[in-house]
Amino acid sequence: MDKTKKLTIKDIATKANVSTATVSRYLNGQLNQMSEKTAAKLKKIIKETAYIRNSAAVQLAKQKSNLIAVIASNIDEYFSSEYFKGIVSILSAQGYIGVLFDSNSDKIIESALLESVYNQNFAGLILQPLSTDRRLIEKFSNNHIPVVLIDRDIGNGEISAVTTNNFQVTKFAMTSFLDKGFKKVTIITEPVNDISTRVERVAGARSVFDHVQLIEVDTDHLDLAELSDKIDIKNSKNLLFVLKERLLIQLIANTDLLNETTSQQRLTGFVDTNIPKYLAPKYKFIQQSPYLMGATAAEILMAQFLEQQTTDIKQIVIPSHFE
Amino acid sequence: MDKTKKLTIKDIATKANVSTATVSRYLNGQLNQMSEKTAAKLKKIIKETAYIRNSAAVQLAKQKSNLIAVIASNIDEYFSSEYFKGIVSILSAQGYIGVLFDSNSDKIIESALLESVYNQNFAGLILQPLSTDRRLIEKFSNNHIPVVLIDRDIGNGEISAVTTNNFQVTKFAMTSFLDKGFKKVTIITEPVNDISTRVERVAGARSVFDHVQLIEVDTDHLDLAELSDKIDIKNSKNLLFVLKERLLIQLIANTDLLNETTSQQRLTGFVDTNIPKYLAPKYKFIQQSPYLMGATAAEILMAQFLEQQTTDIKQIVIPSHFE
DNA sequence: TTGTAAGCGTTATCAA
DNA sequence: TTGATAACGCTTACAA
Repeated sequence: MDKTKKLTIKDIATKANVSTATVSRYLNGQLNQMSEKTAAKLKKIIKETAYIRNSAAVQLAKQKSNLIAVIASNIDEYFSSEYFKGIVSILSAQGYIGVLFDSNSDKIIESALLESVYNQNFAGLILQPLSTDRRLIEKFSNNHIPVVLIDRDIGNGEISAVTTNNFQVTKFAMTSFLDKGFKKVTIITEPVNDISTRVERVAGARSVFDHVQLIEVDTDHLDLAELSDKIDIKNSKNLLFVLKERLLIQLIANTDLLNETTSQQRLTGFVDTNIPKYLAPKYKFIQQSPYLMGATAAEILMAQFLEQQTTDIKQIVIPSHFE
Repeated sequence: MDKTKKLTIKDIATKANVSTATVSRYLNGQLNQMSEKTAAKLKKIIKETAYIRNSAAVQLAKQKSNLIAVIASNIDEYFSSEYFKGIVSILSAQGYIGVLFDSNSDKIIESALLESVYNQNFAGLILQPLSTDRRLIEKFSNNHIPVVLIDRDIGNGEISAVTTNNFQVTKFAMTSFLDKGFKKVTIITEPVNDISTRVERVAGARSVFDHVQLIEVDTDHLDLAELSDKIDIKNSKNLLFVLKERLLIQLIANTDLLNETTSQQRLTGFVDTNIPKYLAPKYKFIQQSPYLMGATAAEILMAQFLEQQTTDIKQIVIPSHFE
């Protein structure tokens, strides 16, 4: 039971009285290139001995790896695990395996990860970017390693990307509130910096409301008292628009907005789970489709493998819904 | 800029006018085995050419992979991403990379993943088990691939495992409620089956309360009305003990327990995030330490690599806290 | 301090 | 339908 020596293709060949070439052919499914008898014999022996190939040797000989790196900006977000699931669902069907890395919302870590991933000879990269610096990413493209961005874009359309319709869906949601009589919107978000999702959402709100207040906070060190001071909470025509689910939940839990006598919704935002719906069943939020975004990104990546060329850039938008 | 040919160690050797062995030594940090001059020259050339080694070839030559598989029972749980972070923090410091897989709460998927991971020649496995079937896992041990279980144990102490003190912490928490006058506890959980964490938590409650009611539900299809019917909600001496955070949040959001006139806490459970604390700041919950559990599991795995032997089994308990 | 060369386990070309 | 064998890119005795 406890074989101390690892079996190789040579051992199998010997046992079966064939050459290693034949075993290799069997392993690669070229069954039409051998007699049924040989195939049956190999099948039996391989099963009995529980032989498994050495994937490093396969990679070396075939000159290709089956590892795809996925770098999330922060895996604490439910959004990340969900799109990762989508990615894996596509990759594994094609024999590739997805490896998840976490930038932990830190550009320095992101750089280090990109560097390290690059050095590890991954076959491809799916990146939810933090930095807008394209230089590190170009290193991949220059070496014919396909890259697909997810969630956020960084500019010039030179890299394939799967994003959502941040501007439009925000505009749509904001318009519905404008129609209900709201006069002003207060956006609560982590620092916008130049992160495309946030920039577009703010722009979406500005395209509807003349009066937009922007409050940037740190989710992990949220000072609710300080925040309340900044918000014109008395004004029932002031909508609160929260760009991050975790922040939204904190606000739902800590304000009286839900229990107001006026039954009108005064709080909305982008959500990834159904927790906000548990807390406020009648409210409408902007719901994204991370799983689908992940699957789409993986499909684009797979396509780039087939087409040899890294030159076929695709920009796909997976719509979010206000409901 | 766009090298069409991949550089090899040979190219570097040629450029530097040394042998491939010397380049290899440089790459492996054996700087004391060469002149400073040679080292400097190589450093320069490698930097200029942006050479990277072929990791498949390294693995083949060194006869070891640097990939560790991590199989989570369900990556939707915040618990998983947190312990995965802990694992990665230890692994990457040692040059290993962690690969996350998701059983998606499905034993069939888990089997398939174990099989597939086994076939991919991973160097080690960290598993949050769903099934208690040890046969698939023994395949790894028999091939000298170290395995460490996390969160849940499956029995006979033959496999290293990092768990938490489910029984004790539950007993401690239940006792504090007993002392406050509660007479009965209703446990709400996903089906207990033979999942060790759940079994131990139920046992912990039974060790304190004579009257224990067990309600098994499906988080994704929770019928609140049906659930309410089963609970003796009128009885203010009936404690609700929820074993899963997502369930707990749903209950907090959908019952009036929080807003009762009696200011006594009647609801508690196991939590992984601080969301429940947002919702009920004065309540005490049982808080686990997934990050630490992950890091510990990874450390045990690393230790097993060094000790050659897979025989040194460790069982570590990372305590949870009621606070 | 450096070089030579024999592996590592597979694949794939060419010949039989 | 099969087999021999040269790659694949790197590591590591062993020699020098």
